Amino acid sequence: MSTLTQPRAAWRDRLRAAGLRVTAGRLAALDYLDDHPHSTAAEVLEGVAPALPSLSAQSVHNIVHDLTAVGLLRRVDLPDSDAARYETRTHDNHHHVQCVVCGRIEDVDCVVGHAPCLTPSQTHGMRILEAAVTFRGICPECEARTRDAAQEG
Amino acid sequence: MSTLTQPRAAWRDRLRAAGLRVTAGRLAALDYLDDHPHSTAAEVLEGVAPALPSLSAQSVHNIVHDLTAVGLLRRVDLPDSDAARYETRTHDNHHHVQCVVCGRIEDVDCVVGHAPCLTPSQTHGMRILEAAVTFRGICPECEARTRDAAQEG
DNA sequence: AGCGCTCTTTTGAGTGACTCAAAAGATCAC
DNA sequence: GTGATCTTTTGAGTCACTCAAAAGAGCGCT
Ligand SMILES: [Mn+2]
Ligand SMILES: [Mn+2]
Ligand SMILES: [Zn+2]
Ligand SMILES: [Zn+2]
Repeated sequence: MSTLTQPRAAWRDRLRAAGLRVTAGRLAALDYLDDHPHSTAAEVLEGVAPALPSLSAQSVHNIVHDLTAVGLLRRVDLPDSDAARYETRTHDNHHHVQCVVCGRIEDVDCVVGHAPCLTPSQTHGMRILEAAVTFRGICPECEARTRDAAQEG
Repeated sequence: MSTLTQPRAAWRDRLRAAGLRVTAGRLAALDYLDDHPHSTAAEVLEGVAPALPSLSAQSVHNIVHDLTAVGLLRRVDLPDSDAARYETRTHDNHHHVQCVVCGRIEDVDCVVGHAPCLTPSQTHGMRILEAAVTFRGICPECEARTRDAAQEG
């Protein structure tokens, strides 16, 4: 029932290409994150638990760390988030919108090339490598809920 | 020796205006953060300790939390940072550059109004409130150090 | 297919930022 | 000054994450 953009065979190849061994935990984590982007380590653990009950929390931390190091995963740090999040969509430097009410997170494509994001007004002499942009807002559902609550009040 | 942009009397007024009581801990934290922007709660504690040895870590957390809630402080969450940082420069929605090597943090003014920062390509229906932009790069000092090390190697 | 080196996972313990709650203390309106 | 209320302190606890050593699995090789 899952809609995986990357079949398992592809993950196997990419793991090997990165010099990493193919393990059940790594494949399960990649599958899960491909289907559930922006998940925390704890959510990955919970998500793969039915299929891989023996996988430990420590292993999930090892896995997301190692896969991020070789570029198979990307780590996303959002404000007001206690835990780091991970996704399989890497190397496109896309950004994120987050609803301040319900926490819903969505991707935002970066205007690549002529990037306003990559041209700060003052760089303090720093050579800029990348820009992490997090938009904070209110999603339609939460806005509607807020409106309804206001009308009753 | 400190170069405070806000004299103590001004902080007293702003605390009162916000409905908060004027306490030694709050004034000390505001003074320190005015002089040392982007400090963590632990750094604030260490910084005010000489003048206020009795102030507890818990109090510093209470203080930065409460002052952020009323807008006297702004909380800054940066990637790869274990602790939240705080600053007195609020309500101008400025951004930050961070050196990935030494961690040095500098302010970057936002191009207010015609903000590329505030106009994501896809909003997923969300009403955008603000954009948090963190530029990651290498500062001149770290770049020079890296170059020197490469020449020796 | 089986062996064995090496990498990975598990197990166990620990750190550090932050939170919650109740008691002691300070602020400020009166 | 006095008292109600807000703050700070004290004490304990949570949670993400880290470190390290032992157990286990992957895979190159024969
Ligand atoms: Mn994403
Ligand atoms: Mn700043
Ligand atoms: Zn929402
Ligand atoms: Zn630097």
